[in-house]
Amino acid sequence: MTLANNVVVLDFETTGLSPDMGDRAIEIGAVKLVDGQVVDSFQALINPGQRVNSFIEQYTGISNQMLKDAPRSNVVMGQFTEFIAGFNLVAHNASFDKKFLDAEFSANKLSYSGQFACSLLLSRRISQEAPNHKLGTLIQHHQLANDGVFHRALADATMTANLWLHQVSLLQQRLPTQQITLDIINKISRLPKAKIANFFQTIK
DNA sequence: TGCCAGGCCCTCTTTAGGGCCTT
Repeated sequence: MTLANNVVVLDFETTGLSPDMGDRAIEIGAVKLVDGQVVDSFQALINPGQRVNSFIEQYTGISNQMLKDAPRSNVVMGQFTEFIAGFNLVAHNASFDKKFLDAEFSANKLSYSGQFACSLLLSRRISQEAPNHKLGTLIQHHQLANDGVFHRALADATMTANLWLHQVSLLQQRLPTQQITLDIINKISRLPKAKIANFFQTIK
């Protein structure tokens, strides 16, 4: 059983939306949570071996000049393997970050054993009052700390970690006698919305 | 050659379409 406040929260910046279409990671950021406290962080630019288009340069603030002398994926992912060893993983829209993590790990013959959880799927279940479920909107909606930096990997991972811990505390309030585990969160994240209220009644 | 993401989720659904999220 893994408690939900012992995880690594990660975020990728990439050249585009799809590794299957040749897109690559250009930055990874992550924070390690132990007992709900940030105990370590990871940030690295990654030279993707291809030019980044102007949209991505503008969107992330990461320029081709910045990536020119950055380490390659094999170096960064090797270090990141050690960073996440023994931890489960959280990301906002985790399916996106998981497919890039899997692609970069596969390209470098690396592997990991942690399971993923998704703050976006959870938000759609437990924060249905939010105007939408974009990371920036949810940070504002829940009045969570941020440094005003968006679309950089460590800043987004840190904001996602703040959101995640807030979500865990919301769940703990609704389920005061339950230990909030990753398994419970992943179960909630897959429930049809119509069954959410009933779930909280029966499990409490 | 020319095309180009994809998983989740809702609904005017399941013989489908379209919005939401991520870069």
